[in-house]
Amino acid sequence: MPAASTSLCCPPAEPTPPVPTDAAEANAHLARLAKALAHPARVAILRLLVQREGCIVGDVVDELPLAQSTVSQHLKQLRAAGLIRGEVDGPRVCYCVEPGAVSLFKALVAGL
Amino acid sequence: MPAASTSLCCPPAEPTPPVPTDAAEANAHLARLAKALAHPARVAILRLLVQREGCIVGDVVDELPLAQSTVSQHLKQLRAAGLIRGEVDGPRVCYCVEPGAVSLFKALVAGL
DNA sequence: GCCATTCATCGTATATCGACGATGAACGCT
DNA sequence: AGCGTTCATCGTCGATATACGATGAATGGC
Repeated sequence: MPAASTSLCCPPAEPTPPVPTDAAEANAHLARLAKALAHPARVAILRLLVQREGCIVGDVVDELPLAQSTVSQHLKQLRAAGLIRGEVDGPRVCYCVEPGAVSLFKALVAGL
Repeated sequence: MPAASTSLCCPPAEPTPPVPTDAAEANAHLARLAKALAHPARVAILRLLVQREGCIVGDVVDELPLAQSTVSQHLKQLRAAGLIRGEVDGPRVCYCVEPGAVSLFKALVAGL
């Protein structure tokens, strides 16, 4: 029987939202972050991780109408974009948002 | 000889940024807009159209290192997402940003 | 040690993306 | 009418995305 644990992890993270430099790189960076959120499931995952500021694991799988492997791939893409971070906690893996990357994304979008 | 015209068009547009309703639809909408900006070229195009608040046509082609047909496809995607609008002006087509869609995108991202 | 649980990865199939050249449609001009 | 310009669309190619089931690696509990 799976237990829905809301273990708190990923404590300090990085309070440093690095700013982009030249225009082309800013475009590329914005495009990369936008691509990571170019799928409803990934938007939902990010929102989940923001809400329960603690981290979740397979709770995400229960929340989405997708197979476990599919969710794992979406998590991988979000992690590759730097939007979330996952660290192993026993048999499970704890994911949480990377606040710096999210705020950088917000800043880039606001700067449009 | 092509002339770089900065004709002003797309005047009033819509001052109405409609707000999303339920969560799933908001996610889908955000994903759709993010997908439209999931490529550096499209980000660059949108920025171009924002800068020269007048509209541009093949000036975009000159600005990007892409073939004319490729740029046309990117414009099509941006238009399908509702981020820009194009209206025919004689032999050329005038594109401009859809301010409502852009601000909706900003609001959705800010609400993450 | 052995087994169940949890998650990632692999392999696969289908669909879409991104790029280009070539073609086609619409318009202005002479 | 005919021509050149401007832009969209078509057809094609390789690469990537999305989804799934099946398999594999790591861990905790018996």
